[in-house]
Amino acid sequence: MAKRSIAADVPADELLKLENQMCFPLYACSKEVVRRYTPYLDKLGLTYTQYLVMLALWEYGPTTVGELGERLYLDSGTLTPLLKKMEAKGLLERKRNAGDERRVTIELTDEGVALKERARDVPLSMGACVGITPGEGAELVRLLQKVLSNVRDSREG
Amino acid sequence: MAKRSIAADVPADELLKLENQMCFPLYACSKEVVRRYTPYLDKLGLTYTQYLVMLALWEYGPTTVGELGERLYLDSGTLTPLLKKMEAKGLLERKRNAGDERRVTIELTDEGVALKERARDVPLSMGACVGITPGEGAELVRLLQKVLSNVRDSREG
DNA sequence: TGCAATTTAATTGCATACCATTGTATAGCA
DNA sequence: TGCTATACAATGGTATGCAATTAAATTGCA
Repeated sequence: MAKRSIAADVPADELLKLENQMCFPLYACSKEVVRRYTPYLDKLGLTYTQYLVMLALWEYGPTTVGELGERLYLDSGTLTPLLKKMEAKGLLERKRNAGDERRVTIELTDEGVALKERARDVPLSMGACVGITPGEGAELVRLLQKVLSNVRDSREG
Repeated sequence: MAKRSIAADVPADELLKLENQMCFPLYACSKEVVRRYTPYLDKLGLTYTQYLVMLALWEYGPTTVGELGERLYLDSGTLTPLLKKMEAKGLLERKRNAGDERRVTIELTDEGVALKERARDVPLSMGACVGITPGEGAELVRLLQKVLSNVRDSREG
């Protein structure tokens, strides 16, 4: 038995099967779950990404574009037009920071704050249709966060 | 103690925290993993979605747009332009099915088939940077497929 | 102080994704 | 056969996402 990594002995045929990779179930599951949110979020007038922005603002309060992007893993190319649309809808305000003109402060309007109550049911409805036990959910989140953390670390390495 | 679901007793503040939801780690992890593929796929001249199409074609052989979409959870609005680009690059051919003119058959060219060998290293490289054990990987895939299956079922219900 | 390096958003360009609609082709039935 | 319903891919419109670049502001150092 040659001293090789296990993977080196596996033929390309096996390695390249859709089911044998983690990435495809991850990609497909993420898309389908997001899609499943749509009917609930439509009632609130939000897209999925806009919903994430609202979650972050409800939880952490006023922030900057950069902070928001770090938290949600989104860059300014995505956030800037998104935030402008949300501002146009009256959910939040974008203001150049007085102390540091490079920064733009994002702050919810009263309407944006009020939307939180109507959003309350969204996680409950979604929880009902993922159909896994709380224990499984916790394990899934743990594994996802582990992968997320490792993938990010290996980027700078 | 009133007879209510557990969730009904949890305040909106807790329910709506980013970390308390499965959707956000799922969404973020998927995006970051896909992003991490980019440098490897660049060498093959493929985008991530194009890579998925190639995986499906390498594994299952010639197919139709509809079949491909079912397998990859993509619709014709995404696939048609994608496949046209891949055809222009010489990776595959799109032909109207002789027996049923509604269908378009997708088939790899020799060049498309040959690319498989060069793609062999991609799963190995990616496997190295997700940094979880084979056991954890298997559990993660199992849970993702369970959620995927449940989310899809609840759509028609 | 004055200038180079850095930080921060915004912009541009490219590639998905999904929904709804359209147009062509086939199937199924009166 | 002829008409309607269905199936399928393509199209058009909207919304992300990311990389690379730009532009303005601030920092830090000579």
